[in-house]
Amino acid sequence: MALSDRRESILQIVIQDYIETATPVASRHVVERYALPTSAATIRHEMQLLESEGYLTHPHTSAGRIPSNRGYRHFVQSLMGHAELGVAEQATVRHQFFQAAPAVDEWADLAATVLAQSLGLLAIVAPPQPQRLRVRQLELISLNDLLALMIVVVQEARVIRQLTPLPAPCPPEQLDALAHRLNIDVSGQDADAVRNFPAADADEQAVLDTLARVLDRDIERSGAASIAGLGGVVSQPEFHAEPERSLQMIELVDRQTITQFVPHATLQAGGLRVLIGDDNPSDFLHDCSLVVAPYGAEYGRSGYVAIIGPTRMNYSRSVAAARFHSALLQEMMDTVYGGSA
Amino acid sequence: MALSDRRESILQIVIQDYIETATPVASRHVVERYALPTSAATIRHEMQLLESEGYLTHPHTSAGRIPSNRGYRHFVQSLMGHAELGVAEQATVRHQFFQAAPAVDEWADLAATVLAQSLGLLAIVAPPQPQRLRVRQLELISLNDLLALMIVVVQEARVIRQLTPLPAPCPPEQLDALAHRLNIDVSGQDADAVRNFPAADADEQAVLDTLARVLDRDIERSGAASIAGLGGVVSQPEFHAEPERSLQMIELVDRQTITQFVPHATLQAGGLRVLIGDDNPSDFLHDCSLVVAPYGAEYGRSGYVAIIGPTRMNYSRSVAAARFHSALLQEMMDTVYGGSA
DNA sequence: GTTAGCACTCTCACAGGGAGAGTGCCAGCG
DNA sequence: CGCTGGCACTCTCCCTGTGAGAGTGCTAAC
Repeated sequence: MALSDRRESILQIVIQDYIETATPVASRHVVERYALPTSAATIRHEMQLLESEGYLTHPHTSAGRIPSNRGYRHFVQSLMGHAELGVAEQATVRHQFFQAAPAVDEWADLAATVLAQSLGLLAIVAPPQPQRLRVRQLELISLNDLLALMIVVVQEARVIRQLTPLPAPCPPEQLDALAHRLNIDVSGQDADAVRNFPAADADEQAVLDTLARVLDRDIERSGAASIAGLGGVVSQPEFHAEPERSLQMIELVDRQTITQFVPHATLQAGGLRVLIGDDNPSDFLHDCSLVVAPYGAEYGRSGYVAIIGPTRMNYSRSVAAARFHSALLQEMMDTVYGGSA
Repeated sequence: MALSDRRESILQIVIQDYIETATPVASRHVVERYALPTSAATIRHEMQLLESEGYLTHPHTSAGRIPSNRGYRHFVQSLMGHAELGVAEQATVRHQFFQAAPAVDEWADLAATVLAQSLGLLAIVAPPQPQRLRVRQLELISLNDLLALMIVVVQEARVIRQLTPLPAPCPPEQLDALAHRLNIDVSGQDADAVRNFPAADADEQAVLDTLARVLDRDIERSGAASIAGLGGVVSQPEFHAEPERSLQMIELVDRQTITQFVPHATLQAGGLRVLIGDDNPSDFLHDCSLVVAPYGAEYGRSGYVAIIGPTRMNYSRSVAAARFHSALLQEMMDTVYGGSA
């Protein structure tokens, strides 16, 4: 059933006002602040209808109206429009990204920090998780005769460091030669290929073993998401009132387990999702909303940018910011690692 | 003035009981729980004396006694003895460390997590910060004609990655040659030397500029400490009562600014310090205590292991844990990087 | 359809009071 | 002279009640 124009704009006013003030909005407040050409009683009547249709509720008899989950959903789908971040803000963020070290983890850290800062909500940014890692370039640096530092640049946007022991003493020049030799062979290969590669001597074998092991290990490790904005989100009035919820949130962030609530498995490339209140599968987030935008699907299991906050979050800004950052991360990855993906 | 034996053991009982229960300890509670051969009135009398000497206070007339900062200090210096971590716990932690990747940052993460977990307090672990970085090896990887990925291996156990723009188009083979040429020149040099190096052409100049900038920048960045245990510390009853203090703590951790409260500048190699209450220079920590143990002084500006919690922390366990972890980190660094420092 | 008026309900803040906990002090005892 | 039992005193905590304020729901009139 469609809402009348006036009722729709009242719904929009109530939601935007509540998002801003975090207090139930009263009929009189609406007519005064927004200079409507009707009386408070009329607004009350319309609000009653909106409530009977499930878009609004009120916490108790003598309180103003607050949006229901259904109200928020309608707002996100039909009312809020399609905002974008300001040009100046976009430029600032872009600049920061190009200043940063060109590593996916660093970008994730940076994106999480910037998002958290600008929204005052919890931001989680996970880098894409490659299915397999393929060597792009291999360097060996002699620490001493029996120990070398291995540096592997992989095609999947990552640099790995690992110590590798050498069974036989190997002076620096010889090690250089070894690296040069192996580079030709292993370039573009994944762990399995490296493992099956015939080694010429014991040193080569040791290096190949370490390399294969490290390629496997780093796949696991690369899932680590960056989280920022805990301070902002627990400062939100909804958490202020319930200390035990704050504590749960803090624990979840401290142990990084909050990431399990992001439905990354069901994301479509390029698709942005907004989960409002009980859309969230987890009980813990039943009073929260989550905005998630995937990126980098072509680099393995998709990475994502997620925003978590109370259902009374600024959806317009959150969606715009999530969209912008996921696109930017995609662009960064394509620029730096795209040529070889 | 020396305390009588009995008064001293009453002080010890009060402090240990308060550390355990977090509630002011009453005279009757002491005689009952610890089966003392005296009456509550006697204990009360002794407590009055301890209070007049400044070792105890009580929050209001009809409350039991709590230790004052002076009481805690006396406890730490004379009463608590010198505990060590259990053998089994030591073995478990050692095992975890030798499983981890051989990178200082990883160790710091691990140590912070383990400490926070086992103490229920905030743990901060900072890796040693080198005074200057010297190039060991430089690699340039062509991303496209105008953009290269620079990888710098520095002698101080660190790998830096950075994007560098190229003013003139430069195909991969040419870039390789450039890297090879520069490598001979910059190997062993620090930022200042690199900056003063005469460049042969515009590309070389651009690379050298980026390199010098990056060497400087990474010194700052390498201080990044690992922090864990926020959940544990704000669950402590002293924070539970004061939400705005919790919020401050959360903000400080979220923005990593809590590290500025660790007095790392004044640390002696091998020396462990315990700052109790207003020993702390910062107002924010006036109701907290801090245990800090340095390590790795020979690798630059000393790293440290720090524990932060309410003054009512378990000093014995905290000191033992901090001491153990700093020694372990020292040992790990010596094993892996000792040869080349 | 809109509006003014009014009764009703619920929250919030504050004050008062009783129970409980623990001390401080005093007088008496070994 | 140190130790102890007893008792009055004080302070917190929790519960209750009350009054003001806010905002709605309803009704009757325009």
